[in-house]
Amino acid sequence: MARYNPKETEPKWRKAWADTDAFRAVMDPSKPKYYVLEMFPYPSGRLHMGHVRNYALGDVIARFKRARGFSVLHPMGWDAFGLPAENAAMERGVDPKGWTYDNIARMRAELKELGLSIDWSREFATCDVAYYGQQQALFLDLFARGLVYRREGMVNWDPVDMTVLANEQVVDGRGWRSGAVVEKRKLNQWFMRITNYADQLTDDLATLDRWPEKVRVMQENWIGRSKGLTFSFEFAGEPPRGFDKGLEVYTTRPDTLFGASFVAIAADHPLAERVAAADVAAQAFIAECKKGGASQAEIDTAEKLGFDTGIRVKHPFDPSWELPIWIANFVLMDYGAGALFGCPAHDQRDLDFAHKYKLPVTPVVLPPGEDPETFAIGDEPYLGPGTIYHSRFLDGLDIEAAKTAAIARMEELGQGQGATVFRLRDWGVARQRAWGCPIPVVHCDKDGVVPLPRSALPVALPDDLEFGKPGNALARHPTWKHTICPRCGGPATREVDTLDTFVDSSWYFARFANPDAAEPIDKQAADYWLPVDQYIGGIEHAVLHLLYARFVTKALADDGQLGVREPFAGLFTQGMVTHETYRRQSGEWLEPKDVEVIVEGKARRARLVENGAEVVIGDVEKMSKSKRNTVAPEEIFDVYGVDAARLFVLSDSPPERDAQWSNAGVQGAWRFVNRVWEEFDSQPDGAGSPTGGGGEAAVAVRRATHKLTRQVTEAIDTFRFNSGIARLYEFLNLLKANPAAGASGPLLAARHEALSAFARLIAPFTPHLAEECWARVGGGGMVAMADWPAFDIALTEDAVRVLPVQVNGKRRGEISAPAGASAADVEKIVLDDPEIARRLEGLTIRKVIVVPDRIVNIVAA
RNA sequence: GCCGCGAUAGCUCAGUGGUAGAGCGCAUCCUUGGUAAGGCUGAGGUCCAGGGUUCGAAUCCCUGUCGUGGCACCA
Repeated sequence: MARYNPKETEPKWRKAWADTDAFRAVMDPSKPKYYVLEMFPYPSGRLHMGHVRNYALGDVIARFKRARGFSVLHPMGWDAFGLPAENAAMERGVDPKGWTYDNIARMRAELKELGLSIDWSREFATCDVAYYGQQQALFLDLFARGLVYRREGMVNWDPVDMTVLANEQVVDGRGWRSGAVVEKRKLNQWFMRITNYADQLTDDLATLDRWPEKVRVMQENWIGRSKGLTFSFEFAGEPPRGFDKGLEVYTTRPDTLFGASFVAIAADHPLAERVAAADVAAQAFIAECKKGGASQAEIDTAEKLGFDTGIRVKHPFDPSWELPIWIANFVLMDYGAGALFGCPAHDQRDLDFAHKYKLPVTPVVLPPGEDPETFAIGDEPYLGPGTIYHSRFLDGLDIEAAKTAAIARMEELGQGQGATVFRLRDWGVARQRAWGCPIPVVHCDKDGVVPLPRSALPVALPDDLEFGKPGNALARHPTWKHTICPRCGGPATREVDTLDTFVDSSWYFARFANPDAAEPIDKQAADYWLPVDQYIGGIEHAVLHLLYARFVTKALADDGQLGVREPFAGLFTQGMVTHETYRRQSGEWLEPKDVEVIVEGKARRARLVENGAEVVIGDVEKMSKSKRNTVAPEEIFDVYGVDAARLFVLSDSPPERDAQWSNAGVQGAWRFVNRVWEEFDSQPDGAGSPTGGGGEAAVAVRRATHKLTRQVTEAIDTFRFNSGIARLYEFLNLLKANPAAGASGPLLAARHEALSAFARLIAPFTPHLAEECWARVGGGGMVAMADWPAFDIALTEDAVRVLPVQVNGKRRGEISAPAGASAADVEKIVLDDPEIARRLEGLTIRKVIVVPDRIVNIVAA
């Protein structure tokens, strides 16, 4: 009896897969296609457990779909541009390109060790000239369509990474990578017109029925579509210069127009600036507003402050009614019109403001059941439903009807119109960094900004960048930027900004359809493979990458380069890998491998392996270098094998939840691997003889096999991998209870069938072990190529059902009935049962409820 | 403030109207020529709390508590 030895077995099968080119994706029109993709990794140089989980999840799907007869595309690439390479260059004097490709080589080797069923022939890195040169072509196409533009604007400046960031990359006022407080700067910037697609990006979320609800909600919130009314106030008296058309405001509550008591404008509104030009006090107030911090804590605690400009406007529905214009610190210039009308009775901010400056509070929505004579607003505005009152022609309407009526009247008056406003801003895509895709334009003194012709592509990065000091090494390069203008032939300088790395990841999935194509996207191949049927990655990209990729897909579809309008038909967001944290008494973090955990009854304590010193067990947290609670995948592979590691990360929790890594857990998985092998190894060669005695056990094993096949199939289909694995564990226990030793012919035959199915069922999870097992039971070829086992649905259901019998909802006994027995038949069996009859003595039966094959309840009194 | 998610055995989690479950861990015992072990048996649950609907609620509804994610002076 040979012990299972992953160190020999696993490399052997990986070589067999590679030698036979087993996972090459083929466009086969006779088969349905399936494109499974995990978010491609940044080549940091080290594989971590999060990667193991991410790629193991995708591999389960890829192997399963292949066995189910799909033509599968499962590629891998590298999101290889970005700051870490530049930081390494600055800190260690290495070349970012060399550093990156070295990391890729190391991580590729580690990933290959995972035994993933990937078509490695399609591999590319975004820093390959062959890739970013094509991306430059796409940039020019989008530029030609007017979807890329350059303008001066306020941008987010990260002072540590020394680059501009997109709005999506600023979290709580800080840079998403550096954590530095972001400054506002006015710069000439490249933008992509994502706002052109704001409506589609919102509407099409409804078609993404295989996306998590949570992600769709997050994108919807981020885009922030709101429907309302834009209208202009006429000034009472002479309009200020430049405001002949009145003062424009935006509102989502036109139904509350008769509750207006003031108009407020942002401190940087043009009207505020005009007022300040002639008023020192206004100037001081505006300066005060601009000092306010942008962090959340400051915003939350900031008092509502205002400055009365003295200017008055007329109410749009009653020219005799005048409202004051205030400059207010809570009004944002870049949302809506940068101005609003305040209705204190039905808005918290407006109410706070009105209380502070003694402005009128007039309720115009009457809550149901309230008396219009006595209803009043205290410290809380009324935001609920009700009937409009105090509102002349809107009186008596509900809120929605009043909104419609107010918009209609405003449009009649020619003073405004229904409008849709978005929170989403255009995507700033230029970065002042050298390790990125150069923007293929030049600046010419005569012709201004000139896009390069396609024939001038690729614009390759120079190989001799100097990273000794901070800032953009590309701008510093002595010769690279000097070129000639393609239009006039005169001297010109290249754009030294590069593209946001999120541009790189916004179309890579389409490049995988044919990574060698002469054009950016091979339309025919993309039409076959796209959309990605199952995309898998972390939730942290819910609004960043996933929104940009959706936008670029739509833009390229409109340009005729893609045939789909959504890149990812199915999205799965997996949880993180976590681990307990450990610290010395002194507070210093400790690595798990230096700590020994001791279980004493229900209590656990820990000590240092080295000297037995007491260790404090902390919270379970995401594996991170800073907390030192990481476990290196290669060390686990070395001890337990790749399959055990894969099995454990897949079995521990549902894939969308966090998975807690523990040594005990991986040991459990490792034991399972060994027990599986023993079971196969103990089975004699051959298929067994179906004749002879001992039929009962054989039938039980057969039924269990078919039931298991059904359960595992359904579990994988619904992403409940952990529960599929739990069923495999249970089934192995059943096989052990019906061992090969001393088994009858029929049982051996049933066991053979069971093992043959079992080898294929574990293949998505533990592919190396599955190959070894498949070979042991004489399966033909490799299990990686084998068909998924079929199940006989009749065998998955028991012929005789045991039904519990309740009396008045309390369990009082059970009966046996044939599966599918009618309610009348079951009722007869129940009433004939002496035990049940005893329970019913002295009671009158009111009703008998029979749920076929499930349960019986007798209502009696 | 707005929109979500979660709470079931010591741990990680299934179960979503119908008999409370799995894996790991734990305990007892057996084996010690599968030995960085293997096996038998077992203990362990107020299904977060309260109310409602129902013949019947862990499951559906309401309220609350705790934990957690996203958005947010967004008009």
